[in-house]
Amino acid sequence: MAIKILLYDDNEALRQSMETLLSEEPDLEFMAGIPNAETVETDVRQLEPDVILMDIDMPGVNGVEAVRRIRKFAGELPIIMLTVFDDNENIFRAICAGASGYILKRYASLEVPAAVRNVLSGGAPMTGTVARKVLLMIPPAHNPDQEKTDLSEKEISILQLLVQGFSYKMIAAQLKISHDTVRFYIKKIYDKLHVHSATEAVSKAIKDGLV
Amino acid sequence: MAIKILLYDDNEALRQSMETLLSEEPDLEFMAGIPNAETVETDVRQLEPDVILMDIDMPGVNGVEAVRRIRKFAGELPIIMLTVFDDNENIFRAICAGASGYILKRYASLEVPAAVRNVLSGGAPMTGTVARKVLLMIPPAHNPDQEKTDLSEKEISILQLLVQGFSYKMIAAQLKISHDTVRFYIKKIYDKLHVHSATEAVSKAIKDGLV
DNA sequence: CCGGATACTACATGATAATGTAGCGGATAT
DNA sequence: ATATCCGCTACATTATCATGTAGTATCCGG
Repeated sequence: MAIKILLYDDNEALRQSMETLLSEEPDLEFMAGIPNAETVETDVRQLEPDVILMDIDMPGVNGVEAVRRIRKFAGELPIIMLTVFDDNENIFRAICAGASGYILKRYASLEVPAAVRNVLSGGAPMTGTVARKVLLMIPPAHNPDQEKTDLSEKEISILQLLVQGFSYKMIAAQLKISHDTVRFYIKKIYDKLHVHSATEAVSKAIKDGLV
Repeated sequence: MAIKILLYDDNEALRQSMETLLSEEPDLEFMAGIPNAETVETDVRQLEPDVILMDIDMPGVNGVEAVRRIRKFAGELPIIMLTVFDDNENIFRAICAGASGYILKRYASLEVPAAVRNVLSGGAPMTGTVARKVLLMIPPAHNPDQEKTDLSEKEISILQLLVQGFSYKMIAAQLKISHDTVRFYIKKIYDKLHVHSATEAVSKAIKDGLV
């Protein structure tokens, strides 16, 4: 049974060329090309595609928002972005919304058929330059830390509560230890983290991934 | 001129099979297969490969560490990880270290030649399942927030200082405003963020990407 | 059995934070 | 022009925090 593909794009010419492209692949079936994502929920529920190709720049509901809506009721349905935008901002938003792949239109005819098959086998098809940018999105925050601030188990649990905004009193009640013991541990935490206030400790804890 | 490829892998059989594989590609040249990364700096400087294929599990210096070392003097040199590990931990570390691609060994014979060409054209070749995991690494923090906690410019600058562990006094001095004005703004920030302490505010600010 | 390391509790003190109320000047609008 | 809002300042009160010093109990190895 052929792979059923649903396309969202406001460009008439592109919809037609994608239909032509996909009709040449015997294992792929072009279901429909829809020019806007206003009714994306009902579209998808009725048509039940195997893969969705999604443009970003569309009037009304844009492609990223459409992905977000689909993800609310179809968490696993593969959605491949198909767009001219290759800036970090759009790539990042699309991925955060839940896109499963990202192909640039100028490589569409070359890459889309393979991308559709790839995404169904558990992959995440991306045009080369996009993939490169995605890799660069990974480390920016997590790169410069030194990792080895070893806090004891108890210290970490206290730090976690602190991060959640608990006062010393509340922490003491929660952990069933004395108010002063909380102070004692927090002092040790400050020493190990080289900070002198709760806000600094929380900041460091989150940024260094200690919680 | 053929693309010169340098391989690091402690497995003799794999080195040979990669040599065989690459020798069948006229545009690719297998330079050498090195069983450990102890001398990676001098190796790379002397051999000047166009692309490096890097195993992770090697005695002595592991592949991730080797990538880190190479990145110190060759920031752009393409390095493709070639490993059996497909766990998030290894993938994440490799990417943070500066890997340009990530191929699983069981798909090596299929994917390596294309991956080499791809990486040189600015791509980031990854085995499908790896790419999928990379996408999932992107959103975890930035996903669930609603983005619309609109703080004024001044409120944000105060919040930033608060995150850095500044006291009210220090913020007042830094921004050249009154101590009480700082209080005034922080109160407003608390209202908008629905919190009642500095630690909560800092936590929310970082997690919601307000700073 | 002792000295010491650990884990926890206790008390004290000065500083800082949290929250409320209120006054003032400038900008806006009606 | 006057009422109102906004940015900023001010003062007051109570709670909470940061830090230091010190005491108790338990466990461990010598």
